[in-house]
Amino acid sequence: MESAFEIIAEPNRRAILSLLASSEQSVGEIERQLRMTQPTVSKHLRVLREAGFVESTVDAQRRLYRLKPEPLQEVDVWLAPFRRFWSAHVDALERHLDRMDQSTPAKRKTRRR
Amino acid sequence: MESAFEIIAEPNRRAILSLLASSEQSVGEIERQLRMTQPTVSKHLRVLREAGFVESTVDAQRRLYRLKPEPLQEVDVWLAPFRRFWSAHVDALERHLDRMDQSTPAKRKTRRR
DNA sequence: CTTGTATATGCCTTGTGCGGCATATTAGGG
DNA sequence: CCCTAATATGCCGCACAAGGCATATACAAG
Repeated sequence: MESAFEIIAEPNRRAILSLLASSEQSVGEIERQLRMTQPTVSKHLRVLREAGFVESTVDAQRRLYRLKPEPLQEVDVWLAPFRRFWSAHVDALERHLDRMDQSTPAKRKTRRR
Repeated sequence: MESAFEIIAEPNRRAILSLLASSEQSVGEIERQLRMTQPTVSKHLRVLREAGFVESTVDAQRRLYRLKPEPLQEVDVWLAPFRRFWSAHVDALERHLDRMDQSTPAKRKTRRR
């Protein structure tokens, strides 16, 4: 499980990352907001930390986790060559995203019919 | 294996997508360039097709595969919120990418041409 | 030192993705 | 028709990630 792509393949990990995108969080806060068990959160955070997606600092008994950008940038870099390609097919995406509309785990999109 | 993220977690599939980014290819061409066995290529193409990453047209006994943009755009959309975040940490990426230097998905680093 | 809170880790089970290999299918040519 | 090229599919075994649950560690406070 070394590559950044494998790391973000896991939905719960993506949810954690999205959470941290707004601000740093403790394990317990993540646990509550995403309704995962504590060991599960800790394990995912370990994976994320070892892959360089997050770092933590100690605050008494808590650990505060925050994002580190590099691995996600790496994904972004890989994605770059494809962008020029899909400039042609613009409109198709919105239909596509509408159609699935289950996109991000912890995020409810306002779905208009 | 429904999400776009799981699909691109597989290195061989990323390699195939990168190949197709330049131009459409037949199964045999992919097989040769990426040095994978034919069933492996076909299976990955099946996964990619069912997930909407590629489409194929028939050319005699060949199938020509080409990219479809939507699923990758979906990844791009998920990535968007993080971009504003990493504008702060610019320089760190290059050091990071240097350090791993396994960039291109092809298995062999020996560049035969 | 004991207790309580926050987090990490270890073990076990289950599910599933991936490759290898053999074989089926489809299409064209002689 | 039969043969061959190109691609797809089925079956099998293996590796491994993910969650559940129990427990260990860390730190604070009384």
